[in-house]
Amino acid sequence: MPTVEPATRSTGRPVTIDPESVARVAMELFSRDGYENTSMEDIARAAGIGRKSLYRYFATKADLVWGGTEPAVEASVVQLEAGAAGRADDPLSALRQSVVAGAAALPDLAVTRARLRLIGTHRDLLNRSYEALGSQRDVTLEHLKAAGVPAATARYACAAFIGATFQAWLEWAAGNDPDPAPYLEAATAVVRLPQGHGSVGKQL
Amino acid sequence: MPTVEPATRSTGRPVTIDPESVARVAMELFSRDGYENTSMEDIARAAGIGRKSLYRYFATKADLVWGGTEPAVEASVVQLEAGAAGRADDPLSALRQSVVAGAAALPDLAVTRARLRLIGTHRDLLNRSYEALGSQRDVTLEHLKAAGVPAATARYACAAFIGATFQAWLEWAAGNDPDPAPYLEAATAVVRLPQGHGSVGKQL
DNA sequence: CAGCTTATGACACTGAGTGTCTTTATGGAA
DNA sequence: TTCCATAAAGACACTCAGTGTCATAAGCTG
Repeated sequence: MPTVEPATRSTGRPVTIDPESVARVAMELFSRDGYENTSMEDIARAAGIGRKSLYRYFATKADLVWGGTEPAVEASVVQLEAGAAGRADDPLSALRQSVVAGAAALPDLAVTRARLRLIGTHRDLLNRSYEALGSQRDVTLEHLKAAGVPAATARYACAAFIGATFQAWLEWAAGNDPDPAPYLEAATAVVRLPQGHGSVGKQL
Repeated sequence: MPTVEPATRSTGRPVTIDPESVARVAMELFSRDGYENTSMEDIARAAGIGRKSLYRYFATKADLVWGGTEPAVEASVVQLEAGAAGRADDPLSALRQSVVAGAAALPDLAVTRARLRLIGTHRDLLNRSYEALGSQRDVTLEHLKAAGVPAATARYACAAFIGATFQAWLEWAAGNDPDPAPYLEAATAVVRLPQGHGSVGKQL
């Protein structure tokens, strides 16, 4: 099985393609010529690789855009784990803070904005949101369940939280405000845990 | 422009294709052979029409599945308008009730369940949710704004509401409980309007 | 019947995504 | 150093979704 363990691998032909730079090339073409006017063939040629090789690193065209959002998820996970030990107000506050802090930890907000603007203006990319937000959904749900929120409530709150957060990101990207924090805070404020929320019991 | 005003149209070749029955045929094929194993060509052939004609009524393969969810949206809109004149607790309660009542007004829950099960188990169909829930999003947002909820809050609450509701529908469909109401009620309960909610002013 | 209008479909094309097989490049064993 | 196992890279061919163009069928109105 390829594409696993980039660490302990000393045999076989070495990797020559850098996915990051390929994605960067693709984003440039998308910006210059438009998303739909740029074919996978165009991208492969511009990146100096074969079309099939391109598909080996990016299973779909949308992944060239959405792939760059992984750091945001990872950043929020880091923030979540860091804050998990510390004060645990209530599960949603922790999530809210981790999303905001994760956004602040992103290396280049300009790139993030460009990416989200592209997403926000293309049917295909918007539609990928359900799938693309999967890992964010996973960690969010995990956190809520770990905090003792009943499973069903956790799933609904998770879905609501992800939906509102994505909306916030899109709105921030569409405008020109430098800081996404106010958007994320306002958006996540619409989610609540009804009745027995909090880290009280482990009612499944 | 075709496909408008199905009413006052007395000239030209009459319609012979019934989109409803075509969609029904498609759903049967999807159930029997699987969504990805059924091509648009297969559907056209089974429906006794040309492939291009099929595309005239269903722009995408996913529309053959998602198209059937329109009645649910329309039903909830009817409920919303009916209740709008009556008691207006708060904007979210009205939405909650309209969704539940809309579900109860659906003619055939078994078909709805089959459809949602198909959606819930296919990447492609799940991804279409963003686009497919657009009209539901529109009416929801409209209601909130009409109720005087600040626009930004309304958009976030709307996104959260739609996300939670969709999750509820998927979970109901995956199980065997006859009534979706409890799912919808529990899901929509996680959304709230922070601070100055309610039909007090018309702050834009 | 003539002509207008609209539904249907035949044909051809682009491009996404996939499977198979070949080639290339490296580290390690003989 | 030579050969071999291993894995990256790409060439090739294919399926199918979705689109555009154009021809034809079938009603209605005059």
